[in-house]
Amino acid sequence: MKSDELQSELRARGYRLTPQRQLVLDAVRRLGHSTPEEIAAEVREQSPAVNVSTVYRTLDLLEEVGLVTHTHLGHGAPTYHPADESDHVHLVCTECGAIEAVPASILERLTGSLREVSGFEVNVAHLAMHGRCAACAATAKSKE
Amino acid sequence: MKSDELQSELRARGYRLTPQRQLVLDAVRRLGHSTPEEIAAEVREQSPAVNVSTVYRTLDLLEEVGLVTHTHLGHGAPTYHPADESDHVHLVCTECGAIEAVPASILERLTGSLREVSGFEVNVAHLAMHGRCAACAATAKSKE
DNA sequence: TTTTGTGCAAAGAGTTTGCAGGTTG
DNA sequence: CAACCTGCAAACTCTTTGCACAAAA
Repeated sequence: MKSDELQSELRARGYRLTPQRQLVLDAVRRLGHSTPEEIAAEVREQSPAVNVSTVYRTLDLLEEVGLVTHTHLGHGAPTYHPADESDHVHLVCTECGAIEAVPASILERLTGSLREVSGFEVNVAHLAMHGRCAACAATAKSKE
Repeated sequence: MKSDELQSELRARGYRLTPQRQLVLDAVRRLGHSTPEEIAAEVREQSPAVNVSTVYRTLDLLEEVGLVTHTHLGHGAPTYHPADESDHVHLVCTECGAIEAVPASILERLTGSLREVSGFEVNVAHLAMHGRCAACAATAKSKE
């Protein structure tokens, strides 16, 4: 599950293994959830010359190859994370910005019915649900 | 449901009713689903001097006031629509870009369990689910 | 007539692209 | 050594902001 996996995934599709690609994948795994800028910063700790554009290109590539995924938690930059860590869904509070994670299993029924109704296959890893967290919902209610 | 509604919603919070605000709201209602640029273009049909920044400021305001909502269907600009048209959820195909709408009622069970589990109140109008549409899923399967 | 809103222009985030030179297989 | 990848700088898209003037209440 180190270089070897990356190498084979890349080679299988005619891509090359470069130090930059390895560094980006390692950074995504180390950081868990992170934006392209954060990943670039992390990579530069070890290899200062690596450019942001390489990070962007590499993230696209790693996503295509299936090793990472991204989601949009806020208004700004997207968040990347390892593809195998996608067993949870993010709840983003529009009011206070809090982010909580709930097991992806909570979506099973929904994804099932979407598949039945329209054949659509939801990409759960990409899903972020926006709304009001318990605390902000309570505050809002007490103001009414 | 015309000027009057807008006026009272605005006045109630200390905001003023201006022709620009009326035009933006009308445009959102006329267009159904549209980006800030599209809305600006529509508004300029009737009042060419209106600036994009006014459109942005007005959309924020209308959203705060509860007359419009937005969601992110693609990678680019967000999509705004009238708040009362929010009884559907968007399914966005990552592969071919197709967008389909399914009734929000399909989410009832999910939103219910989220409320129970963590007290989180999902904003259904803001929700877009990404994945593979039936056609693209079929194509992908046949290639394996 | 005070406060709020608008237009304009410039700046700011986030991302993409063209190209020359470097690296991988 | 041929195809591919990277760094750099510039360009691009979308959005925000500062400010002087205009309009609403």
